[in-house]
Amino acid sequence: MLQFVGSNHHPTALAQIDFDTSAICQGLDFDTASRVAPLVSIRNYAAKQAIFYELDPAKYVYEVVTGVLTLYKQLPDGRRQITGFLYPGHYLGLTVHGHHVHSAEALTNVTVCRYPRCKIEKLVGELPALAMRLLTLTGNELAMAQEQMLLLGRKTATEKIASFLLTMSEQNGKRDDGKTSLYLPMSRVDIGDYLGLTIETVSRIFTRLRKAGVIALGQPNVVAVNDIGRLARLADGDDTLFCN
Amino acid sequence: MLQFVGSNHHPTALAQIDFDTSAICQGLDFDTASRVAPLVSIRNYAAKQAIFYELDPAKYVYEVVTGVLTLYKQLPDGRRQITGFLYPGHYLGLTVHGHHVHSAEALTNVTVCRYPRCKIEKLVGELPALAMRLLTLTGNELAMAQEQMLLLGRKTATEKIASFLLTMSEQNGKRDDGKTSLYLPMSRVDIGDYLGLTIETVSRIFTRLRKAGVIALGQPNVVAVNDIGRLARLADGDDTLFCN
DNA sequence: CGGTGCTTTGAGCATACTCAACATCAGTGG
DNA sequence: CCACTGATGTTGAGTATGCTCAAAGCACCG
Repeated sequence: MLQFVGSNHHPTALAQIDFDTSAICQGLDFDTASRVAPLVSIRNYAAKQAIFYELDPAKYVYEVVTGVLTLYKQLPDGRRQITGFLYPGHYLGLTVHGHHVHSAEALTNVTVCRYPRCKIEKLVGELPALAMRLLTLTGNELAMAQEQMLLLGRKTATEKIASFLLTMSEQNGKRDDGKTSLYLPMSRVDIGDYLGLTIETVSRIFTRLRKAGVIALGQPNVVAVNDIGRLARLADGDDTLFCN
Repeated sequence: MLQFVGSNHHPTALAQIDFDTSAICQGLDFDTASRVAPLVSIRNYAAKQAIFYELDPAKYVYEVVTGVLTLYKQLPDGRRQITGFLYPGHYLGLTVHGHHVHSAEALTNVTVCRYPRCKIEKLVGELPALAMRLLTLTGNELAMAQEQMLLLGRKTATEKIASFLLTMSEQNGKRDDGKTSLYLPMSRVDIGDYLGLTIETVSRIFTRLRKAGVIALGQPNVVAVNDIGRLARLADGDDTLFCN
């Protein structure tokens, strides 16, 4: 783990960053990581604060350290599609011709690492390991985007919600006493905008899943998954909620 | 332009490849391109032939030379989502953990360049310019995927068709006598599977656009765009077909 | 001709949306 | 302490967009 604690470039904040597990530096050898690390600066954003907007010129590449943020696109009349919820370890700052292709907003309070884009690009030209790393990360994002395209284009509302809960429980679920418990930092509006549904539909499907015993709902933001197998079958259309 | 004609590695086929305009090599300096070019081999596929399937172990990276191919994902019950139509100059072969994340099929007869994945990966580690190039290409694919997520999740059927025709006419339209003429190599089924619609809906919207004078239809595969401004307004929901 | 494959059109229906009311909760201030 | 407010979520009734099922049109081809 790289430690820049006390470095005059970055007085204190860096102490909290584990470059071994950071999105961009993970798996990089020490020499490569030590070229990247000094570029970093830390930024904090309060929940609901914008980090950048679609079409803005992109000066930085970011990576989530703590908290969750939302990437989204909008139509002129305000309809919104969330393209991703980003948890710690993800990087962001995709551009085409130097401009952001989506907006980014803090969902919870977040801490991000920020790297000047021009310097990262220069380093990519010098450090093949960094280039490889970014290529892998971007490829993973693309694979997720394509999975989401299948969801948005071809799945029913129930399948969408089941898929969403399944993915979230795989990535962020806490397993205690044999069941998986989930904290969802996003509102129903956000879930709807992520899955291509309205809030009412999201709410109704949650209720149906609860009544079918597949999940249990505490506070609106807490979901307990009782039957993850059933959820997996529902996600792919191998099962329907109405058969009981 | 690199010429390997007569090279003992690649007897004849390479004569037809312009490495300056190839997806992977475009913009690369001569030295870099000349490291990449010898890896290539040419493959031909007849229309409807599979190139690879989702979850197959990925041995190659491909790039389209002539023809059009489709990338798609499927649900267990056969529902299909086309994630992209790839025209010459695009590369394909996205993987996660060494496996393809979607299936690829020839839409028309196609010629592709094929590079052994392991060798390309090795070269990426040695040639920063190549890494940068692949990063740009993958980033562009990701940007397109996110635009498609907005379309699939939030646009109406009319907006989807209008957006599709607009994109196709920008990328593949021929302008003669002030109007744009389009050849669509894909069937209505393919268009439906790309836009998250059924063939019937696709057909109905085409008819409506024709009756509104926005487009003209000759053979099913030929579309003439009469009013590209209207199409652009329809694509973003700034206009409706019913207001006349 | 009578096939087959693709597209278009029609009629009826279902899924998910719209609009509306109500519930719940946290924060605020009288 | 409790009424008031605003934000978020749930539930209900009715509707519309896009789907299903069915038939007909049309080209290409043996």
